[in-house]
Amino acid sequence: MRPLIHPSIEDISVEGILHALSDPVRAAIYMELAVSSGASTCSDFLQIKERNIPKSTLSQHFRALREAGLIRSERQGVEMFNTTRCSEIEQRFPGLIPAILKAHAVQAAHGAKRKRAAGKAKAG
Amino acid sequence: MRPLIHPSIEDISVEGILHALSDPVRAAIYMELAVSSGASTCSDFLQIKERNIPKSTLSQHFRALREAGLIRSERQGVEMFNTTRCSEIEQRFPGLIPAILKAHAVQAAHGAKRKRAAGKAKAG
DNA sequence: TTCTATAGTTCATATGTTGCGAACTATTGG
DNA sequence: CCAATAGTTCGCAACATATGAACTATAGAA
Repeated sequence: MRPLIHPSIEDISVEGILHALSDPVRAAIYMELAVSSGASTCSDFLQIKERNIPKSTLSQHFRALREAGLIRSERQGVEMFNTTRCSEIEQRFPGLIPAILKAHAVQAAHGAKRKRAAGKAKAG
Repeated sequence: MRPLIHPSIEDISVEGILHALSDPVRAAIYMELAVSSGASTCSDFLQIKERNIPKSTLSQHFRALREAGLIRSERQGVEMFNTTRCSEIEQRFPGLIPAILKAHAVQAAHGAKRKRAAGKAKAG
């Protein structure tokens, strides 16, 4: 089993970060990791955004986030603990991650608003 | 020939923006458009980042940027004029585009530094 | 050690996306 | 109408992604 790859901070690229976070599932995972104080395992995300994600797919998504330099994964016994590398990335690309997280929050808020409006329209 | 599609501002998604800008060529195009005051045609980018991009590929890249909501394209005679939709996006996702542009700038500066260091190492 | 359970990874493959040359469309000016 | 210029679309090869099946790694029990 190949060892986990964590790029060094200067090998992290903007394109890599944007690509990793341009997938809705990965963005959701990353947001949860960024918000939650502690570390989270892979399996914590088998359900995300009202969808079931197969384990193999999740594993690939975690690999993508890891190799983009967004998260750090460490084995602890039988599970894998994942944490963000937010503060490192903040050093290299100040403001980038916060801006993306904020934009996602704006979009989620706006999406909820539209959903309510659509429901009202249907009901009324 | 199908008409050009420009999503309305509320249909622009974070994922779409990140995906569009996660490609190095598109990111370079967008940066030039953002920096240049006026509008630019497609063909202004046949050479970018020391690479020749085929016209058909460029056309696809412009379409990707357009349909992600990042640029507006308008026909003027035989050419196409492209402008960014920065200010609109700034309304919907404040700070997102500036943060990405800044991160790209940081990366370009850092890349140049590493290149010089590599050159020195080879020379010395 | 061997057996079992759990958490993730890797493989094979089907499906989706991208890059680019060739052929095409749209516009302008003889 | 013809030619030139600027972009677009088509078709296909190359690359990427999602997922079930098979596998590896670790812990605990017997």
